Amino acid sequence: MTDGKDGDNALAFPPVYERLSFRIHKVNAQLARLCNPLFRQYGLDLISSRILVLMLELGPIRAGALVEHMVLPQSTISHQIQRLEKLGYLSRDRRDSDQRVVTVALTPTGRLVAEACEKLSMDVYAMMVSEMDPAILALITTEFDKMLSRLSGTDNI
Amino acid sequence: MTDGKDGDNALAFPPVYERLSFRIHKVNAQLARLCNPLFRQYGLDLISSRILVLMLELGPIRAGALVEHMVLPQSTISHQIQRLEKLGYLSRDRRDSDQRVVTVALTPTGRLVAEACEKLSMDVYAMMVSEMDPAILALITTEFDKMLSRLSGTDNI
DNA sequence: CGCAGATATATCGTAATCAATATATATCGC
DNA sequence: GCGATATATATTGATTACGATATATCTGCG
Repeated sequence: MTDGKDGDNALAFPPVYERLSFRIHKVNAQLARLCNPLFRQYGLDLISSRILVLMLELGPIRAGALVEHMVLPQSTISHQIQRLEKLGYLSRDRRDSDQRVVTVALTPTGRLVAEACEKLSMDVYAMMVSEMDPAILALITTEFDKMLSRLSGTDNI
Repeated sequence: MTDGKDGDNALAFPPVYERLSFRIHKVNAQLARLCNPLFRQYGLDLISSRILVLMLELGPIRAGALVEHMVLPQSTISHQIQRLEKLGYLSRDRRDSDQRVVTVALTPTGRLVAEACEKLSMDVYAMMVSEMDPAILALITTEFDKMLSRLSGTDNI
């Protein structure tokens, strides 16, 4: 108890560096370390590239929907949209039926960039999940959905 | 079919929002959304609290070792250390045997804060992995180690 | 209709992040 | 021992993230 070494461990959970939450952080951070240099040629990073690729697959989308998909603060998404617009990768439109709502859509250039990012990210993803049993990958993916809903279900602890 | 490069398995991987890498991002972001408000009372967030808790469990540690553990840029860790020192949570010492090396250690206050953060994070962790079969949790944890080493093994693609 | 509250996004101020570079110290080759 | 290179951390400048708040629009209720 006096030192942080192995000692008596009355804790129900393993130390941080062994917890899944910490490993999630590490894998995510390593993904950013690998991907950010790849995307920088387009003025992007891992996060902004994901927004583009998401739009490539989901089509025109409300700004608020992007907030939900990305699980990032609304102000952060608003800034991301501004930057991507400034880069010429997407366009903003106020919805006629509700002037509060902003819908963003890829520009032709944005689509090209998104496709390039998609390819790059798939290379990294392939490296990540290569050698992994597809059944296990599916299992993990399912479990992550459950984790996310458990964490999101109650907005407090 | 439209391009010969990928041939018939052009969509060998699912769309971003279904990929494990994206779900990792979402769970991590949701963890930050939940934890940041909890740690703010100590002037911390999810990342800085993890550094403290890590030090609680690993004891005094080199700055460079923190970089490896956290998988964050060296300059980011350097700044984190500065901030945590300014908050009075840790102290810096140049190692006698090698004056380049900085070793950081928790102060008594830092230890208390780290213990408080440990408790808070465990509550969130419990919510995250509750209802998950321990065997599955162990399996996923193992797979994450493998993923990390695959992503770290080669420094480029 | 008109106003209170709700909703969607934008902006603001502060602080953190990142990549690049600088500084300081150590180690190796000769 | 001495210069060249390597290693460990700090600093710098620009960008980005975050939380709080503001703005604009809509909805419901009297």
